[in-house]
Amino acid sequence: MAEKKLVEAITSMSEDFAQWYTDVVKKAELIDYSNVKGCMVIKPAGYAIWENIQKLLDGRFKAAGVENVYMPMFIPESLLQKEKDHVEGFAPEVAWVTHGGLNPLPERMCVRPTSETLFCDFYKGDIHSYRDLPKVYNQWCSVVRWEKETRPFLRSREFLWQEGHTAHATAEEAEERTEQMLNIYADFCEEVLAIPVIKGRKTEKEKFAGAHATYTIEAMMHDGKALQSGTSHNFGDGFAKAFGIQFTDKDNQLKYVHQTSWGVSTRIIGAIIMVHGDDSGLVLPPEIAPTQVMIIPIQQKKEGVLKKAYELSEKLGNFRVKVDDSDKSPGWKFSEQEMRGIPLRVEIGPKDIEAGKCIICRRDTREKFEVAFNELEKTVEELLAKMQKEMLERAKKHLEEHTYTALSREEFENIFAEKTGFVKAMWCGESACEEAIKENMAVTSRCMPFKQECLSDTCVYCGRPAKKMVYWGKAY
RNA sequence: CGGCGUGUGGCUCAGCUUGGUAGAGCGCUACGUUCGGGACGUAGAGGCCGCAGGUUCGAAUCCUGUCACGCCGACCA
Repeated sequence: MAEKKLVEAITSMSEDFAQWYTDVVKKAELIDYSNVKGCMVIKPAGYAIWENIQKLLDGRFKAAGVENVYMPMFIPESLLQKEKDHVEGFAPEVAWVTHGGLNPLPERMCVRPTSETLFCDFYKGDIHSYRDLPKVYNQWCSVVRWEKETRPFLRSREFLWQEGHTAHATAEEAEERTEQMLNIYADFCEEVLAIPVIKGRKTEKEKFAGAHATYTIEAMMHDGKALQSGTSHNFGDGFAKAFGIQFTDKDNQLKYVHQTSWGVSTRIIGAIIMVHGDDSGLVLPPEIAPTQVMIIPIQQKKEGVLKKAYELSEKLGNFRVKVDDSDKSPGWKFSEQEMRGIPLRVEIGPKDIEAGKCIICRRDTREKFEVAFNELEKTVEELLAKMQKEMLERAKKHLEEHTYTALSREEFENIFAEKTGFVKAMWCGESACEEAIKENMAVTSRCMPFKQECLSDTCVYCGRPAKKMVYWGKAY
């Protein structure tokens, strides 16, 4: 009875991907819009995902020697201006506080768009000797960037993130930390979020304001567009020189520290949606899903049904499990569970109780299984693991199938004219050439992958000698 | 910040062209029947039509301004 559907459906991906995204975000009840443009209310279903990201990522940080701290949210203007490239990069998008109560402030302060300057100011006073190093600090907080156009999770004016800021005695150690954190992000994406990523270095044009080098993980969304999903920067001693962060080394010489910073934001929730979602809504990888199993009783008012549902819920105590005992119809609950992306559904009704079994349905493939009660725990465990694995495999396949190689300018332009995805191509290393590509083709360099391949000797666009193989694409 | 579009009960929208005192479906509340893919009946509650000016005897409707949201572009995590 498809025509009997009375509830507003989710727009199909193929019809309008942007609208599909917005529909899913709303239907899965991840967020609501607020009264402040670009600032969203993150609802329980959305925040629970973020909490799991925090928990799992923070665990990996701690294992890598990271300590958490908290910095102020205000940055005096004079402090923000200490590093030239940095202030130029961020000045256009900071929000300013000009009054304290009724009185104008002697110096206006911005709401942190990122906290490099605060950490630097702090490190300046806190680091004196090589014995004080390294500093490997991180904070979970929100930052504000006054974006012109906003979209839930992908670009909001206030967003949640973590920002790690480290200080080291040597350039080598800073470089090592920059790579280490990028690898943590990449592993986290693949193992927990089932999102395969391309690891690489940003070009001069695309790197972070004030950084010596920016490393990135780039993920491909279902529509073939790229989403920068995590970054790690090596600052060299640039900030240290701007802020005067010096220490006395073992050789009794005064030296500047070498710094890094790295971050992942709630934007990554947008990636989860756009990599795994389908026309029925969200599909959450089991590892990150706040609820992994939803038990839906059928004819729940019949004697014993709810009791059995709770009993199964208890049996599945090792998983994140819930019983939907609301008085909606089962069909409603099925749709609801699908829109919210809950990995497994257990159906339990009078017929099942009589037969000593229940039905399990997988969210991603919609496969249904009849499972005896005594097999339930084992089957759920297997299915969750299988689903996690297959979601990554599917995403990998999608990434591979939408990654192309271009050897000539004609080929390069034709691919982007006809398809969306990543294109691997050689590049001369000139920013002017990169800008021309962006100007003419609306395509940006995503990264210079660590895994370099030599596809040819000349730049795909200008024909000059090639220096690097680059992933190109359209980005969010 | 530029282009396009949209603001009407909680949601989706109709009404606006041609001004006459606000509608539908869903949702919500109560009761009953239902329950294996968004169930049904009966009864009910709920709206100064985004906001501010203006035109008019009279404005959801016409005019001006403004704000918000969405999409596309430029910029960015």
